[in-house]
Amino acid sequence: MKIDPDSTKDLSAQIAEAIRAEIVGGQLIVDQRLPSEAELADHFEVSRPTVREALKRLAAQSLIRTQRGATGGAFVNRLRFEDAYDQQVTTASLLLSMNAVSFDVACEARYALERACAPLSAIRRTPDHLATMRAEIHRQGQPGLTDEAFCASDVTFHRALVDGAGNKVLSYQLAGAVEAMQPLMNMITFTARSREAIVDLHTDIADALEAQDAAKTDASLTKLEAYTRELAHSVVTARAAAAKAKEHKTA
Amino acid sequence: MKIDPDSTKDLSAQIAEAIRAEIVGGQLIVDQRLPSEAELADHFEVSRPTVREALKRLAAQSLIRTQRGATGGAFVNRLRFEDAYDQQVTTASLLLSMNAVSFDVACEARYALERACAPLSAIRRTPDHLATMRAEIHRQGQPGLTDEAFCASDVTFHRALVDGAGNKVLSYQLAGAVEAMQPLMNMITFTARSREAIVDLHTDIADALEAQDAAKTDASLTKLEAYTRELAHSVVTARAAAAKAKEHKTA
DNA sequence: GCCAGATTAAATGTCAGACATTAAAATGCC
DNA sequence: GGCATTTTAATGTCTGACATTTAATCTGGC
Repeated sequence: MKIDPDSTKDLSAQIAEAIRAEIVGGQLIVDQRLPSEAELADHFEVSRPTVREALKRLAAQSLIRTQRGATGGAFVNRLRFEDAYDQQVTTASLLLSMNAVSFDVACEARYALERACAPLSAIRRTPDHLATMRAEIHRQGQPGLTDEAFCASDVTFHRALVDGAGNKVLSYQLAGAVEAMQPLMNMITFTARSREAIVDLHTDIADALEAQDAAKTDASLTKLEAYTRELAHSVVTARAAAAKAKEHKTA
Repeated sequence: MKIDPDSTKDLSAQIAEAIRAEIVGGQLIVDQRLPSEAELADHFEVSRPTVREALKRLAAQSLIRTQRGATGGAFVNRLRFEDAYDQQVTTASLLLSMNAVSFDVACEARYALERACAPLSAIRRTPDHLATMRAEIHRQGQPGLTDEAFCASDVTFHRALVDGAGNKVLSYQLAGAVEAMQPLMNMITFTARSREAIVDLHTDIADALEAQDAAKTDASLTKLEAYTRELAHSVVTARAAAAKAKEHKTA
């Protein structure tokens, strides 16, 4: 394993980078055991705490896992789709919330990606996927549902659409786009009428997928996107109006 | 900040999770300074090395940055699109290489996502994007280019297509899909004839985008996908044949 | 000979205290 | 007032020790 020259960065960051390169480059393969912390400390000529900090960095990225006990140690971790999902959702959510990404931009990206899944999903969706979508549509029609529950159901519905494409890579890629939108969607207050409209559009999508009609699925998704953006826009203008009224009152 | 009950997990993992929740939940905002390591150690009733391990976990995810000196400390980091790109590329690459994702599945996902960008890119691509694409097409036509260089140019070309959509969220999402494919693409040996065919298809795509013709862009991408998969398939069958011949020889 | 329980060994997890290094702020001199 | 110096508060690193976990080994009894 390579050593580190004198750099400005932390030793632990350099060591983590060196080990990461070995994993990404394929020199260290899945389930292979790394040298013990003491051996690594010896090799890199640093103390054990420094090595530990490096290993924790790698553990945070799910690149390694550690096991205690006699045959324990740090092992190269097989990165699983589920673990990657979680990281993606967190990262995407933070990107949206920290970078002032507008609702329109996020919404456009989300529906563009979903439309990418539509043709495949129209071909491959199983009865299970359709059943999930129908169940969520039914839930969305129930009165007394909170806005948060409505949005959560919406996410489940769209996840079923995406998973229907039967491509794990696509599902992984879209997990972030769909779920990261949820906090933004939660800002919308769904009236009874708007819920009804969304349920109708969802029904259109489910029908189109059931009929394996890719073009109709695409069209319905486009309609849903337009309606979602319209709703968000009305929320923004309503708030602006309220703020202006308040300002007028105090002035 | 909340405390941790007696759990089976590492203290450093629990502390990292607690702080992460505060950041994701918005209690800690961008550029806000966390308490010093000593204060955190005091608060969580652990030692400073344990706190440091927790902070390194967060640093590995670009959630915080640290600064030395009198006014130093750990600060909530604004997650930048560029940082997120890198993480995404690494994660996506590892997912593909560690989970035996087939070329076909990865390829299908990649082109489905690119087609999602096509309509937007047809509208919004700037002269800069077109110039980049033309330049890469020219490079790809040069003789004496290594397969790796050809693939790298291919990535740049497709990145320009994606960026042409003018949606940062889309660009971020697709960085992983496009770049993670590169190692798989590198396994293909591009003959002079296949390079010529790809250059022609790339030219079709650039022409369609220049003409702002979304349908033609989509069609060209579909052709390119089919051709890419055909190439990969021939590599696989050629290898299988070679292996069989060798086996026959030794037997 | 074989099995159950006790022991051992090797690894990670945690702690305490110290020193090194950095960079900003306070201080003092002119 | 401006510049050099000192102070200070923070992270970065080291040493050494102890705690805990877990599998392998040893031991004793049947």
